[in-house]
Amino acid sequence: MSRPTMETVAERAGVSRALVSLVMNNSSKVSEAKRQAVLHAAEQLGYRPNLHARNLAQARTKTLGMIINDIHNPFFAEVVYGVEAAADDYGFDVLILNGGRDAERERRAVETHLQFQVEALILVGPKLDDDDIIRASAVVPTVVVASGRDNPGADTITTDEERGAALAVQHLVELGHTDIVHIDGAANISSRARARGYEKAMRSLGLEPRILRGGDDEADAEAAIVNLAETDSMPTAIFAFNDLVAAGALSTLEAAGLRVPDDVSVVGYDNTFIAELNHMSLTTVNQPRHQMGQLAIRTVLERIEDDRTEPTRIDLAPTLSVRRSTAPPRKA
Amino acid sequence: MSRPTMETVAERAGVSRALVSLVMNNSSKVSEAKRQAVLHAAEQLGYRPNLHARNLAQARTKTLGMIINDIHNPFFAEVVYGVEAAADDYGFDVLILNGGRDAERERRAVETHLQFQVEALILVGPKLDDDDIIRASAVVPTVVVASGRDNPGADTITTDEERGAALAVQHLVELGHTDIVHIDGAANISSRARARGYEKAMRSLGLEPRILRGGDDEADAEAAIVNLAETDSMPTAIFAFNDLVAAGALSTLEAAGLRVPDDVSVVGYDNTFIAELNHMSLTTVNQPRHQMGQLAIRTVLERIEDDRTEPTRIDLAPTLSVRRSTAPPRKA
DNA sequence: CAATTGCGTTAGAGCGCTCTAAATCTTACG
DNA sequence: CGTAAGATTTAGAGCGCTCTAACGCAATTG
Repeated sequence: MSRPTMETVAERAGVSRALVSLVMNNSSKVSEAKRQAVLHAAEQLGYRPNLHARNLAQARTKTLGMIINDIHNPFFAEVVYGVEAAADDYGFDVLILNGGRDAERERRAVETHLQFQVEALILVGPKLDDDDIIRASAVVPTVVVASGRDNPGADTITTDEERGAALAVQHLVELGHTDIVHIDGAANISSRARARGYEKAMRSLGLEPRILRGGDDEADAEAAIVNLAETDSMPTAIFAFNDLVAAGALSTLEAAGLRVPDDVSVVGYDNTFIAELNHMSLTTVNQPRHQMGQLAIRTVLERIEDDRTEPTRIDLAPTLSVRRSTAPPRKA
Repeated sequence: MSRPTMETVAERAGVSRALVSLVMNNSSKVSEAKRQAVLHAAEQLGYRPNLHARNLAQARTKTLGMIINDIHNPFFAEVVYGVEAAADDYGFDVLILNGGRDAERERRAVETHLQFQVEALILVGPKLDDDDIIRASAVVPTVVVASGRDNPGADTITTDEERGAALAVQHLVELGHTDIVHIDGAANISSRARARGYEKAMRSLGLEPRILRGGDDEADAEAAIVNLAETDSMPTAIFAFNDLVAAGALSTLEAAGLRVPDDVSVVGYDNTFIAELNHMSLTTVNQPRHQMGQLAIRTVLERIEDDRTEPTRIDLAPTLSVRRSTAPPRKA
């Protein structure tokens, strides 16, 4: 009743277990006749190699462990596709564990992956702190994707978020805007870099930056906008921390009777699915997520092969996706 | 340089390997002194049990294999959370593999999971055909989530999609609509059930159904709406196959100068993230995704424990989430 | 024709762990 | 103080696979 093993297949095919192993790893030094016999026996028995046994016997597992900050977030999904595509090329399996936006869960996920003897760890937008990352990368090569900060010990694949923010500002200025407000990401990891990029870009163009506290989702935008509408002055353009905040801005602005982009232009960040929706059509800063995923794999695997020890950092260039939420300011 | 094993820990702690094993599985029959000694040694060495070795030695792996149709789709993410929560309760690890909307990839994912000796397979919205599912469930208990059809050999957790469609119709009729068009999901698996539910509900209320061919995303809505606007007559309400199609309808309607919900009401299906966005605020049919995930685990694990052989099917009740895309029809 | 070569095949050890059965150590009791 | 019962601990086999070294055999060579 239990599953057939190599032994079973070997018997059936009238060969030794070792020979079956060779066939399963399609070694070139097996006669065609025996190969067929083995394959046939395996087929008949519904034989399936036991990965645990293999991984135990071999030094390596050809398996990678990936932890995603939150499967809910489609931003990460694209990275996953990149990772999978590249891992496929190298013949690695990728095990995915969900961090669930919780550092503690991520920590357990790391543990699980390590127990599975993964050959590398790919952390996508991790919540883990430096110590956790140091600890992990002491055990296994680790690469952090989409988290701008420096990750001691680990490789880092990210985009230049300061530059991304600058792109947004530049675009708005080119359209003729001069009064541009930034709603920031509050405590979010990426918030600082984006805000700094915005500020530098504004100043370098001789404009006065205005930063409002936002957050990382829709609701967080509301307070900021209401504040602009009621106590402060409404700018002609808003650069939001991310697409969600931008989406929140959109609806709050409309509720206040302002039209986008006629009265106010809005720019998001991340080029998520939301921005693409026709109904939203959000101009936003795009990160090459797929490529980031691919690079993560290449970087970390190359690290294994060449046993490089120094961590690498790759900063990719963000781009701007212009849609219909931005337009020249209304002529005064 | 290689990782410490039980042997290493045993030596360090001055006990036998078997004792270390007992401690690791926190057996009650270990003296406190030795337990501390072992724990301490393990800590010092950074010992981590090798899951492959354990899984090989034990009959079972305490691991579940989940395959998600598409990580992009936030609909599935919620199911994942339900699955994980329940699996956690039972002390199972869940390995996630991404199907990538491709039957072939899913087939390979099944293979990988089987090689990992998972104790059960959870297929979330699978693309696999009946034969694949039969084959898989012959090897390991399998549960299919969120795919309404009957899955021979496997347990099925789904919602009553006919009823979901009926809820949408009912809501619109209660608002006073009588001219309600359905844009269907074309080849999508769920399309038939939803269309049938719509049709039955309409007829039972004495209304004439009108079904247009749609698809499963935004772009697919456009042709249907344009058709309504140009050649056919525009209804007062539209029930779309899913939220994405509804989103497409929203923007195409607006482009045609029609206002939602003033001129036309729109209902979606799935209660995804999109529907929730303030700017969309889509009335939609909700499926208890989290609960579906939990039930999937319970069902399949209970199947393992009690070695039930007959597959079960659970049909949960959908609910309606009313938002701002629906309103009474404009008085003629 | 004996010796060499090389290909195809196999025996057997070992990967790190669990588990059963047996060994050892305590404790308690007559 | 001897011994049985109980509590701890350990030896050792075995999980299914890979891998090294060695084997048998046919083809090649001097």
